[in-house]
Amino acid sequence: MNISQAAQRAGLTAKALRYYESIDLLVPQRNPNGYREYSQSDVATLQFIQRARACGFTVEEVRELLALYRNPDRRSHDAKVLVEEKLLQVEQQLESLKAMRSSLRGLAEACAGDDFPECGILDHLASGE
Amino acid sequence: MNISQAAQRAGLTAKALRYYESIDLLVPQRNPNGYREYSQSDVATLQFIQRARACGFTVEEVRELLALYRNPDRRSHDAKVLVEEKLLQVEQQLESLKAMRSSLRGLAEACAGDDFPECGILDHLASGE
DNA sequence: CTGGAGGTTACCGTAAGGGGAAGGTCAACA
DNA sequence: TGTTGACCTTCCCCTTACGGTAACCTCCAG
Repeated sequence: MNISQAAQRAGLTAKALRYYESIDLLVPQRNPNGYREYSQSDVATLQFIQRARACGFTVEEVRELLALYRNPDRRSHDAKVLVEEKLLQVEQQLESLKAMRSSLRGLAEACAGDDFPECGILDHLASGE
Repeated sequence: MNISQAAQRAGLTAKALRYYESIDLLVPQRNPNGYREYSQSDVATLQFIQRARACGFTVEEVRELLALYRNPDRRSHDAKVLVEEKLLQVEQQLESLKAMRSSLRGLAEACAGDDFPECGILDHLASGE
């Protein structure tokens, strides 16, 4: 099938598929007319990529996951390590975002949000509370 | 004071300060020898920038906040809108990360993490559960 | 006077594509 | 047969917020 249909079936964009080809993550066959031809197997791989990306893995990490997937001599330990590392990263980002949320809530509370110039947001940013 | 000291006092890097100058966010004076000369006021502005960045504002959003801060005719409403928009964005990112965390936990649970190739992580990524 | 710490500019690289131009291809329809 | 519109191709620039490095300049202490 052509690129747009493959992209749609994997929940990705045609642009992303071309990018994945450019970095040799997934290189489809070509038709005589030069069009990319995606097989069912290609689409399955693209879905794998999409799911892994949705879990927060970078494209290079997805490359590692795919290598494990394709390697019958793999140890599941290696995949689990990747997942647990990513889990730690995600949890750290969560903490960071929670801190931001807390700061932003504090700022919002400090400001009347009216037509006057007095503003606790700007005061807090200027003075550090 | 010189760039390194100003950066340290604001909790930033010299590289960041040069970047802020390059985008006209904060342009310090120059000494006759060509060195940047940061005033106390500059450092206060840099601290403002650092705090706003730590809250998740982009550099362009910081520029808007600084403009409000410097404008005596501002309405605090405008600052509050910026904060509340950012708060919404942060909350959306939080939800997104929580979904990732949930997915990653599910993957980790599905995998023994041993020396065998059988791996629920790779199975789940391949099949979509 | 010399060495080292710290300053300067300038250029390349990042992650993961998005946007858009210029042009080839295909299928349907008059 | 001609044409139109949808879809494909490659190519190149743009994004964020700096980090790294090179080549070179300046200042200060010993």
